[in-house]
Amino acid sequence: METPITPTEPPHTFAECTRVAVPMIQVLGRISGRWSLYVIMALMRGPMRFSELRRQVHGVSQKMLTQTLRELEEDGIVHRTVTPIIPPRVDYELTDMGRELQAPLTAISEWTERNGDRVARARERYAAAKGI
Amino acid sequence: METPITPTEPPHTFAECTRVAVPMIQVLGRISGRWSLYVIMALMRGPMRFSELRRQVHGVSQKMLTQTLRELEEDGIVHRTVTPIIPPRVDYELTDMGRELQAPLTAISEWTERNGDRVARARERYAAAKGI
DNA sequence: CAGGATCCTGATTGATACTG
DNA sequence: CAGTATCAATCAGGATCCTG
Repeated sequence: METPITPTEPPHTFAECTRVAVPMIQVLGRISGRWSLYVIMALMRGPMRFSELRRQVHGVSQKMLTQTLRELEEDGIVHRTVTPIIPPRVDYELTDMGRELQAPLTAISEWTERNGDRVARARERYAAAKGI
Repeated sequence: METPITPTEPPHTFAECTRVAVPMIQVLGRISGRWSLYVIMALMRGPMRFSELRRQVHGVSQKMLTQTLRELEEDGIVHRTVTPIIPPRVDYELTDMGRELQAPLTAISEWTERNGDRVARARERYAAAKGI
């Protein structure tokens, strides 16, 4: 019998191909928080201070940036360095693990590049069909 | 000058590596909707009827399953076939584009497999440090 | 069987003000 | 500068009832 797919009770198979989908869900959840991916992408350019990060990631509120960074730090994707001077200085950088995200993110990016047009056309068709 | 990263105004670079991040965000947004990934994973096993899908994806409400399927259909990831009989029969299956998601999802899955433990340990450390 | 329409609630997010 | 704290608004998700 096939393992049912559930978000609450861990192990289940991922097609006929891979396993580990629950942590995967959690990872995706983190990655795709409203701002996480943007922060990660910004940090892939190199280490950055809070204020610089805030300038890079347009539209993020200081509250959400802080929160996002805390979550990424909690997961060991981002490293936070506090220099206790006045005024305070805090630097952020990706950890090794964080940098390793580049491969999977690139894979998604490639899928997007290959299929972006098709998605757009699918949406148009859908909208048109709905209009009829 | 570097292109700033923004969720509302499209083009910006993805590290020194790839481009196209805005559709990527949208894709991730879709993929990581609470249920989307589970539905996709279920459908990677093969075509399925609504009721079967609902059994496979534990805990999903009928409303959310419907909504998720509509979104995936709108993006051209899932194909919907209605057989107008009584009682109605509706089949769902991945499109080619949907099946191609396997590669990127596998990449994330692999990252998770390599780093799941590290994430767990990072969280423990973070919790411990916060406790002090 | 498949899904539309409502109502309702808790979680997310944003704006604002304050601080070491 | 880099936050924390608070309040208000928005929204996604679930429960329930209904129908071709």
